Parts: sequence; structure tokens; C-alpha cells
Amino acid sequence: MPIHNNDISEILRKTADLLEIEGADEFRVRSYRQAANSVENITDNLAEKVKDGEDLTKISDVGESIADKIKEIVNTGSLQQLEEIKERVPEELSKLLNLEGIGPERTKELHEELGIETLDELKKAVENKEVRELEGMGKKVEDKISQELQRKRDQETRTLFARAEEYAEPLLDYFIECDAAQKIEIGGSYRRRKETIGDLDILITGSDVDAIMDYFTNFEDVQDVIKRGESRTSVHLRSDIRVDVAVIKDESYGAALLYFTGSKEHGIHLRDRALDMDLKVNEYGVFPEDEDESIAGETEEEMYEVLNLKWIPPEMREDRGEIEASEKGTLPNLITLDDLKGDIHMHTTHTDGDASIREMAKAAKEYGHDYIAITDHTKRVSVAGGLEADELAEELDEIEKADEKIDDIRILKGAEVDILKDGSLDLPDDILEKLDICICSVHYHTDLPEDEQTKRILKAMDNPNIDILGHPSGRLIQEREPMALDMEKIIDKAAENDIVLEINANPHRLDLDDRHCMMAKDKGVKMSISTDAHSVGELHNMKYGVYQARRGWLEADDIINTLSADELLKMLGRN
DNA sequence: GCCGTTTTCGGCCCGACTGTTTTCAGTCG
Repeated sequence: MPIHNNDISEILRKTADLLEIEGADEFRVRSYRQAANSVENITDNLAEKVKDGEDLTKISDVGESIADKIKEIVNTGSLQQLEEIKERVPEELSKLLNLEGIGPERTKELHEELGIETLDELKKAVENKEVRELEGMGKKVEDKISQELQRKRDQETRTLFARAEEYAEPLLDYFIECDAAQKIEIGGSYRRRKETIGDLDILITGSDVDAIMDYFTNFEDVQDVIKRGESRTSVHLRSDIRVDVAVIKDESYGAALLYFTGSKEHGIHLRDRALDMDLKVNEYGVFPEDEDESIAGETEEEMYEVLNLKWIPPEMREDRGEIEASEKGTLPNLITLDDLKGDIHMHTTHTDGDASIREMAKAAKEYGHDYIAITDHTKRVSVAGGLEADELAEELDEIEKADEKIDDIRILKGAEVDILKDGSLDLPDDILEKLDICICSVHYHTDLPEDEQTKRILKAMDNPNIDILGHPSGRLIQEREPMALDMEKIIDKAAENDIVLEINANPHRLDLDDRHCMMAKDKGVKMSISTDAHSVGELHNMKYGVYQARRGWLEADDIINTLSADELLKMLGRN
């Protein structure tokens, strides 16, 4: 079984969780967590590094000891140390840490005093009112646990970005009417444009804190108030999304924005850097050692500046090397929505789309595109009414006619061809040669073993007619796992054959994901950002693809649909 | 367990909020 970086980071993280519950030294626990984060963030395949005998301690936060453990995991698939800890600390206890209000100390106490090993046992203990008898706990803690168990607050409860947006925007609109509030900004993973959001962090400047907090908790969508302090208030919305509001002073706006935007790892790295410069960074500003007067804090730019750094776009703040790049002045000039000139993956009523070629073209023109490609499904995708070769030929004629008749937007002839189980394509080459753009995608047999799945797609990528590999991993966020696939091999093949990898902008897909965007860029592979729209409205999903591309450090040059239609066709070697 | 313009030991990011406490521990972001 091939070991992925994620397998390694999961084992390290689990080890940290169980060690922490056991009462191990907190800094030792932190080391395992930091190493897990590092491993998760590097784009090279660690298993191969181990095979090649490379020095793993060059990875940040990985020392001799953890390097050995990584080698053990790669070679044996497990970690003996973790297996031994599991005998002392039941594995499921780590799930208790995911409940809000429960940390390692309380988990330990619940385990030692009440013999609790599972969530079910915790539930029973709460029902029997046993938890309130423990030292340091009481009725309120017990009630909180009861609520949390009901809410099942684990990682699964993150919210798709596009859904969070639907709740965030009305709340921002609501605050516009609040006289006490001046500046309003959403921080957190929302500002970093992560594909899923844990909660909404809202920052507000203003002097009358009580008025702002009253206004906030009176929002019609607020279900319950979790906590209310002198500067911070947290609530749940009816949609179950948690919203934290912090009220801050103008002179601390930049410091607070930086702090509340995160990521946590980015913030820790910055504060660590500050300490090296005898500075203390907190959410109020930057303070020289032993002084109360801040030397920066009003804007994010000056916060970074006093640390000798250039401002870093929020999407990059994941501690994946952006601080080093900022220091060296090598931050990328991230792509923006305005850079895109066309949308080259969409469907029409010829297959499973809701709108005609003409309707899609006019809507895209209105949206601001110079060109689009119509890329309907082909025959194997029968549920979508996929086209036979002769039907596709007819559609291509129709596209040509529409292109002549509709001014100010060019309509390219495309198709989304299905990659069959054996890696061949479902239409013959002679029709594919007539296309301007040929996207090839997997729609069936998504559960093949990794070796077979990888071989299948690599074979398709050797067909000279393929221009773009559509939604490469096949994932649907929170609904369907990515296919078992050696993505590094796919990316290497794309580099070798000059094949473009798609960043599907559908907010449920975002496929390639941010890490694979980084990996593809490193290997010189070009990408496209496309909506895969099945209706006029979905043409507006383009922004989500841009967010993901920005999280993957991509620039306009990395994306082929920033080119004009002529340049694009030339690049693809078409017409 | 990691790390080093403080370099092989002695540190390790920082403050708000809650609940159970009479001064603080635990948790969170």
C-alpha cells in the first residue's frame, strides 16, 4: 500500500492527541503536531524521499526522532509507538477533543475517574449526571457537553465556503445599518478563502462595544449566544454556523485583522519571528520588549513591515513558505478574477445543461468574457444524454453558426470526453481532431485501486487529442472522497505531454485543490480555471476557482484562459 | 521533541472567556 503524506501526518497527529491525553509534556506534544502540519504542507512525496535516502530533518519541525518515525511509517505502514500508546489510551478518546469545551485535561479526568472510552459512554455519563461530580466540572460543563454531543461538533461540521457566503453576506449587510460600527471585515478561513469554513470571525471597529454587541445578538438569524465578554461575543446562527464578533480600536485594526485572519500556524510563525527581533506581536499591535507603546497596528501592511516583510495575501497565510518568500521578495503576483478572459468548460441543453448555446454565450458575454468553449458530454455519460460522434458533429456545426451570429464573444468548439475504464476515450480520434478544445474526464469507475486508476488516466493522457484533464481527482467536497490516485504521476505526465490540468470552479469540486495547484506549478504544468456550468447562473462560480488558484500560489501566467482565444488555440496546438 | 545572530541547553505564541474557584485552570482561536 502506497503511503501518502496525509497518512503520515494523521499518524503523527493521532500520536500527539493520545500523548496529550496521557499527560505528556506539552511541548513534546506540540512537536508532533507541528511536524504533522509540515508533512501535510510539503508537496514532495515523502515515501519517495525515504526511498531515495534523503535527509528528512531538512523538513522544518522534523528532527532526528520524528524522521525515524516517518521512515518507520513509510516502511511498515504504522508506528509502533502509537500502537503502544493505544494500549494505554483508548483511541476513540481523541474524538472527545473535538467537542468544544473538552480538552486533554478533562478527557484524561473523564477517562481515569469514570472509565469513559467512547463518545457513547460519555453520553451515558452525562445522562446519569456523573460528570458534574468531577473536580473542576459542574452542572454547566455537563450541560455544555450534552449540547456538544447533540451538535456532534467534529470536523465534519465545517461549512462549504459558498454556503457560508450565503449567511455571511446578509450579516454584513445588517451591520451596515449599525451606527456604532465603523469598519467591518470578515477574517478567519473565510478571508483566506478556504474551501470549507469552520466559523465566521467578524471584526468591527467602534467605541460603543455594548451597542455593537446588542445589535449583533439581535440579528434575526441568531439562535443562541455562546458567550459574551467585554470585547468578544460568539453566537450560533439558525443554520448552526458559529459567528464570533470582536470589537476593536482603530489603532489596533491591522493587528486584529492579522490575528483573526490566521491561519493559526501563520500567526505562530510571525510571533516567533517577532520574538527573534525582540518584539512582541499580539492582536493589539507590535510591542518592543518591555514597552507598552506599540510601533505598529493600524494596518496589516505596517504589521508586516516592522517584521521586515511584505504584506502577504490572506489566501497564502497557511505557513507553507509564504513568510520566507515574503522575506526574500519572491511572493507571487496572484491571479485575479479580472485576469480571466474566457470560460472553457460548460454544458448546454444538448446534454445535461439548462440553457442553449445561444443563452450561455449571451450570459457569458454579459459576464464579461471574450470567449467560451461549449463542452458537452459524450456518449458514455448516458445519464446526461452524452453525444454520439454524429450528434457532436451536428453540435459543432451549430456552435459555428452561433459564433457567426453573436457579436463580441467567440464560441469555441469543445467536448468533455469520457475516459473509459481501460483508459481509452469514448469517441474516435477523427471527431476529436475537429475540436478546438478537448477536455477528458473520468465519470465512472471512480473506485478502482490506486495503481489501476492511475494507469487508466495516464493512458488517456497519452492520447494526442486530449488538451485538458477535467476535474482530475473527482472529489466532491464533504460528499465524495477524491479517487485513489497518484496525483504526482498525473502531474508529471501533464508536464511531459503538455496537458493542461483543470481547476474546476464548482464550489463542491474545487478540483485540483490548492496543494496540487502548488505541485503542478512547481513542475511547470499549466492549468485552466473553468466553471463546468450547467446553467447561466453557474457562470458566476468562476471566483471560487480563482480563490483556490490563489491559495495554490498561482499567477496569471499559470492559467491558460488568461490568454486571448487566438493565443489559447495556438498554445493548445489547435487550428 | 525541535531548535539555534541566545547555538547542544533551556527555552518553546498570546490573550479572552468561562466556570469553578477565592486566585486560577482549562479551553479556545
